[in-house]
Amino acid sequence: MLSLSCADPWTEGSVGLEEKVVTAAAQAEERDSVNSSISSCSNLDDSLTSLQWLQEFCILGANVPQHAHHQPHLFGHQQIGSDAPSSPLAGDPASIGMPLTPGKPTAAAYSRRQSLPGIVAHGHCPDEVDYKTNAHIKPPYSYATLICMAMQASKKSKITLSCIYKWITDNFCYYRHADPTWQNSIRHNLSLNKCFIKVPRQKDEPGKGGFWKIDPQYAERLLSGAYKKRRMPPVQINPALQNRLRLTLQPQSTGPCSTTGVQEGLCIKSESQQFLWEFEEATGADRCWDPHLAEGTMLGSWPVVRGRGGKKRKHSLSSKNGVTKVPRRSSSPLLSVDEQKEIGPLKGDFDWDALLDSALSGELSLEGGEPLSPIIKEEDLTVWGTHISPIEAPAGTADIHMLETQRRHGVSNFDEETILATAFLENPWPEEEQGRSDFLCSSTVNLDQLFDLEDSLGGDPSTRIDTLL
DNA sequence: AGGTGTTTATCCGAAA
DNA sequence: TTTCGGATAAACACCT
Repeated sequence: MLSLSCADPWTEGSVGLEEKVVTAAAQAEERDSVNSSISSCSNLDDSLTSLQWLQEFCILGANVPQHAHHQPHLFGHQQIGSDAPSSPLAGDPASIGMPLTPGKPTAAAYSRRQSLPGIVAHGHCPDEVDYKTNAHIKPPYSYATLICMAMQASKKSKITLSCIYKWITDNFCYYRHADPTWQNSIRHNLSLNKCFIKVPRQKDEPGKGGFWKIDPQYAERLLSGAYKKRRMPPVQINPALQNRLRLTLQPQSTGPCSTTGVQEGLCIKSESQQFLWEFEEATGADRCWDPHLAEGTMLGSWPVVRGRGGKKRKHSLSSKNGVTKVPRRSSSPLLSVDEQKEIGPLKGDFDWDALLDSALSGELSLEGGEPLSPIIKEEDLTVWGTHISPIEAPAGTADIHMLETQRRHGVSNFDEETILATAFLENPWPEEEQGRSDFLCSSTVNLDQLFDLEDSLGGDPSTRIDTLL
């Protein structure tokens, strides 16, 4: 989220924007060097520029740069070998006093709203979860999303299956400990999902298997709108906030990108964002994931075996029969020498430049430089039954910005997973924000309803211009 | 042998 | 209630 891209709203509280920008600027130098080094690693044809949208979209996420500062290894600073494929558990808290057989992945368990006991009470959300070190919680991303994330992180036109494995295991501790059957699911997804196409390995190219990339034609299909949407769950917005929203979302100009500085900033990246959202729609990413669901697994226990999955045709290797299966480490052993080389860029880097530019250009504030946060600070917000306290408002403003962006581009159904992925990609491991991200748990709002609300409050529908299609 | 890729089958939850 | 999509499981073939 641009409005928060240069500072951490949780930790900085009322720190002025200028100060935040300075912080971001201080990181720019390091960032630039990182980007250049990573770019130099990418020799392959970059014809799959369609992946660029994913990178660009990433800047949309929430609170970031500070985390990038503290976790520079992720998505950009991590170098080949530095992630210790030979010692994948090094520094991995999950490896200490943790069972190595966490059970089978149960992503769906986290993406099913109905199985979220106690989540609201605790108010945790994925933004609080350090997926890189927390082996307890399965990332709430669909396999397709994970694959795309890996592809995006690689910044290459094509990547190998092992690279996808590597990226996932490097960035999601859960998969380092989980039953390796998730890899089967990855392969299954690649083969089955039409969005992914296989690029055969050249005769002179060593290594196993081929490469994978996103089907370019898929993008065309997206642009034609030939994708399905799912209905989003209802949202409850505090009437007090409605009044605020009416003021906030009130169009100040007829042009989609000619309003406030904040809105301008949002428009800059709108196309790539829209593309990703549409991609998520078409890939069927789990847009119904409820951030609260993660909380159910944050209570300290491994995901409950759902008894899901196909009927066993053969003896199962799972622990259902009481036999624990030592998970295989899916790091370096999966990679050939050349693939190890490919892995480097998989750590990825993100468009901090654009991020910073947005900040420096004053897009992070409303007209007059007034931070948007006070607009909501005084009010309460209830989303999905979760109360959002005023102290959490700063992040809420970020989401309001995002919502506004969505509104401007005619995105009626907000893809929650995309939001989460966005937040993750930008702020993958917000360790320092533990306990302060409650708002994000409740920030996924049904845009249709939100905008309907706006309409009912007098908002100008003419601003709902789809600038992309 | 083990990784890769494809295919089939099934279950489950959410959306329609 | 039906449909759909994601996840899981497994069999099988191919390749290195």
